[in-house]
Amino acid sequence: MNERRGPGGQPLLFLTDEQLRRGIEAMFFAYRGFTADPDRILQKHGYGRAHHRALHFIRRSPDTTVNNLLSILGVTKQSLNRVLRTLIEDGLVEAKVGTRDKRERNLALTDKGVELERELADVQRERMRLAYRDAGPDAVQGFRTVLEAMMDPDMRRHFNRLMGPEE
Amino acid sequence: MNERRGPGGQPLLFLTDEQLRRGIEAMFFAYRGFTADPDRILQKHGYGRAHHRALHFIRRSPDTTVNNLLSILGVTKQSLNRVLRTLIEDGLVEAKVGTRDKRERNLALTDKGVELERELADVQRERMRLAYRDAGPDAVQGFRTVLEAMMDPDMRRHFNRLMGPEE
DNA sequence: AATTTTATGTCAGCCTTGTTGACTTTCCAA
DNA sequence: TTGGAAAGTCAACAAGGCTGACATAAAATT
Repeated sequence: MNERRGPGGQPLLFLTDEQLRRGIEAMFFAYRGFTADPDRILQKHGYGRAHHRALHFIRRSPDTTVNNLLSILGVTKQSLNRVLRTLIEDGLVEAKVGTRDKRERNLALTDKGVELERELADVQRERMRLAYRDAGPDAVQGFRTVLEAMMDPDMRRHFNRLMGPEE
Repeated sequence: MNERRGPGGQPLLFLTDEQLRRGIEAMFFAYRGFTADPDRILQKHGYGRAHHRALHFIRRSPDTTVNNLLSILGVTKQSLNRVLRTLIEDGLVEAKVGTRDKRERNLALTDKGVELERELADVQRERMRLAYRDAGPDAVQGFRTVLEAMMDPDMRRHFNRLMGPEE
């Protein structure tokens, strides 16, 4: 299938609305699976997904500022602030006053924060690892390619910026 | 890369935690893009994602029951009921008393409901279509394979059941 | 026929996590 | 040095999850 080729010699994709709809439903159901394991752990600690996201990206970019986190997460500062406050109160996140600019807060995980983040990341990575294993290497490549193409340009910029020099 | 093979002759995947973490972040950012376009339309009508999901799956399985919808959506009946009630009041969804079993309600979209659902589906499919086009046919196959592997078994059952006989 | 189970709807109340608006503190630049 | 921009905080509200309790009607079982 899909053997016909367009002017540039690239294979044309003849995707029916029905096939596209299945992709949409796949995203819906898969995202549920994607969040299911962390959600269970978070519930035991009395946290929600918003806390998970904060922990994830703080660990990912230590000493990041609140503003940077805001633009990654795409929520209002008031919304993020509430989550950050509880994480700071509970001793999972440390907010140090910025050195250059005292208005800024440099956010970092404490040992306790690292511990919870690792617990969450472990189960989520394991789910991802099993899915990758079942699907095989070629599928993994395609998976990431389509996901990246689905992002808004701003988000794609964040996504690529988060990638370190490794790989 | 990944040329080594395991006992069964299958290529082994050597995925670092870092690579898995990127898959996780790709899911996060891509899901934002996935919902961005419908969210804008929904807001104009005063609805949220919950309404979108209900419209989508009612259109997908016309004359479905409330119970079936509940198990697909994975929310409580109280939560779904609130959404359904507004959709019925606004004349987008029709709930007919079941024929065989009068306890059941058969849910269907009205013309007005079909119209909104189509508007939502159009923009979401367009995003999906462009992503597929950019990524190419092989990537599309891999994308769907990984997503399916990521689902919980219950959700995968729903996912496959929703597929009609076509394709 | 009486009882139990099932499907659905509803009310009340709670929680998380989004939102806007108003405010303070800090910094920087005109 | 002063006015505006940026960072953060507080208050209040809304959407949409949740639980629990209860009502009704229909079906299934005894």
